[in-house]
Amino acid sequence: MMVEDSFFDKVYQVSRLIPVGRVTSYGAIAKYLGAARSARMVGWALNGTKTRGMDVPAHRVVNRKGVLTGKQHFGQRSLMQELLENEGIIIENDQILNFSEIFWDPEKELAL
DNA sequence: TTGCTGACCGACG
DNA sequence: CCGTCGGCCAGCA
Repeated sequence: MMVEDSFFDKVYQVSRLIPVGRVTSYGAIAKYLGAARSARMVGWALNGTKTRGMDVPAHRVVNRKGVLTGKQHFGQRSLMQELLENEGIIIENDQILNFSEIFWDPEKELAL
C-alpha cells in the first residue's frame, strides 16, 4: 500500500490510530512526527481533513491543556464536544475533565 | 514569487 | 499569575 511521507499524511495516519474514548494533543502528534515545534501544522493539517473528506477523528485532537480550541472549525461549535461526549469523554466548558486519564500519547502508545 | 495566516507550544518578564 | 513573542511549515492570494 502506498504510504505518503508528507507531514500532513502522517498526521492523518496517526490521528486515525487514536482509540475511541481517547484524545491527544497537537504537540504530541507533532513531536511524534519529529516536529515538536510544528504543532500548528498539525492543526492546519486537520483543517484539510474536512475539505478532503477524510475519515480522520479530528475531534479527538485537542491542545495540550485539554481544551477544545478547534471546536469552531467543526461547523457547529457544539459538534466536537458532542462527539467526544458520545465516546464517554466528559467535557465541561470546553475543557476535558479527565484529560490526563484519557490522554493518548502516540510516542508512548505506539512505542517507537 | 513574496508575504500573511493559522485548530499550538514553550520561554520570558 | 498573566500577557506577549518567537518558531515551526504548508497553503493561498
